[in-house]
Amino acid sequence: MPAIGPPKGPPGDDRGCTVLHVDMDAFYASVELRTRPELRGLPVIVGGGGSRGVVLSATYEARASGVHSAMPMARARRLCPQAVVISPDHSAYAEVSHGVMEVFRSISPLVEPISLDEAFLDVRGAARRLGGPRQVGEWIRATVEDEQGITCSVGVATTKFVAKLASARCKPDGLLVVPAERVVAFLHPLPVGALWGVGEKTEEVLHKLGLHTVGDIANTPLSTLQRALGNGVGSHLHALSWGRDERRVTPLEPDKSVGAEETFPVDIDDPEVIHRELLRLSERTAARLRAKHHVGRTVSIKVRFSDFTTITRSRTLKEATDVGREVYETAVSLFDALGLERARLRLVGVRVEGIVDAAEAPRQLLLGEKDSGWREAEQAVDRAALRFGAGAVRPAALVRRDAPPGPTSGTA
DNA sequence: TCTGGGGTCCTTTTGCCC
DNA sequence: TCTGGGGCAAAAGGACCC
Repeated sequence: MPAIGPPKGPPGDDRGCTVLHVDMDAFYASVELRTRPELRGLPVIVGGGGSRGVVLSATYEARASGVHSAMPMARARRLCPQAVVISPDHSAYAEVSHGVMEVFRSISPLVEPISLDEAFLDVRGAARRLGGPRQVGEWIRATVEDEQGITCSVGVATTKFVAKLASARCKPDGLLVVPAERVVAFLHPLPVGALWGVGEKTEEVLHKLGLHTVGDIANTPLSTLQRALGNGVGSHLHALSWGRDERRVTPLEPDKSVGAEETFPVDIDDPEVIHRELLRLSERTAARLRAKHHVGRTVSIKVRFSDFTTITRSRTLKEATDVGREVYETAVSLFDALGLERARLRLVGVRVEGIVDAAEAPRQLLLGEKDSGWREAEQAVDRAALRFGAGAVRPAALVRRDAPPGPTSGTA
C-alpha cells in the first residue's frame, strides 16, 4: 500500500494523530546482535549473570519458547536450554539510546523518554513539513535502522496511551495508526491487562468482577470500579477505557529521587557486611546526585528479607544533602534502629528523595555547626574519578587490606 | 518458579498543631 | 481539662512500569 505524498483523508487517516510512541524491538538483545551477527536468528537472552538474575531482554526466537522479560533466569534456561545467554552491557545500551533519542529530537523538540528504549513524541509541529504523522513514523523507523542497526515499532494516535498500545500491537518492526474515530473499536476488544496501570493485582480484582476486556470496564458503572479499586485507579481506568487521556508529551521531567540497591548473591546476616554495603550504596547515590547537581532531603533505606518481604524506613533531614557520608550515617542509623538480630537479608538499598537543584537549595551553615569537610573531600574524589576512572579513590572501609580493589566478595 | 534495579505514583497511617 | 476533628507533613507500604 504505497501511500506516497501528503495523504489527504483515508486510507489510514492520521489527521490529528500527533502523538507517536516509539519502542525499540527487544532492545538489549538487538544491540548485542549488532556486534554478533552470527547469533541472528537464534534464541538470545540478555540477563543478570548471577544465580539470582532475571531476563532483561530476549529475542523473538527465545520468546517463542515462552521466555519474557522479568522472568527468573533459571526458569528461562529451563524453557529454552538452547538459548545463548549474554550478560548486560549497560553503557552500550545507553550509547545506542542516546543516538536514537537524537533521531527523535531532529524531528521535534517535544520528546519524552520513558526509558532507554522508548519515548513519546509530539509531532504536531513537524507533521505538515514531513508529510503527516504516518510519514514521520516511517521516517523514524528507517533512520533508526539505518543509523543504529536496530528495528523499532511506532504507534500513532491522538493520545499517549493509545499510541503506546498501538506500538505494542504492531511489534516487532511495525507501525500502526489508530485514527480518532477508531479508538473505541480498537480499545474495547483488548484484555484489561493491556491497559497501562493494570498489573497482576488489579487484573485479578477485575477478573473477580467478571471484567475481562477494556469494553467490559467501559460498560461498568464508575462507582463500581471505584469501590473495587479506589477512587483514583477506578476513575483512571474508566477514562482510559473510553480513550480519554489528557496527559501531554512533556520533555525534561525533573528527577524526584535517586537510589541504589543490591541483591546479594546469597542471603547475608552479618551486620558488618551490611554496613559496608550501605556505605557503598550511599556513596554511589551521592555521587550521582553531585553529577547532576542535585541535593535531596529525605534518606530512605530498603531491606528485603530472605522470604522477600520488604520494608522501608526514611528520615527527612534539616537540609538537603549530596554528601555520601551524611547519607550513609542516616542510612546506618535507620538500619540499626530496626534492631534486627542477624535476620537473613537478600537485598539492601539506599535512596534520596525530595530532590531539588543544588543551586536553589538553601545551604546555610548554621552558626556553630561544623562543616565536617566531607563535601569537599567527596568533590575531590569526583574529580579524581573523572581523570583516573571510577574507583581510583574510595573510602578506606571499602579497601580490602588483603586484596586488590574490586567488587567486594561479601565474605570476610 | 523463586523472583533485578531503576524509578513513579497512590493510599493509608501516624504524629503534630490548632 | 478533656475530647474531637480538620489540616498537614512525614512515614510506610504497595502496585506498577520498563
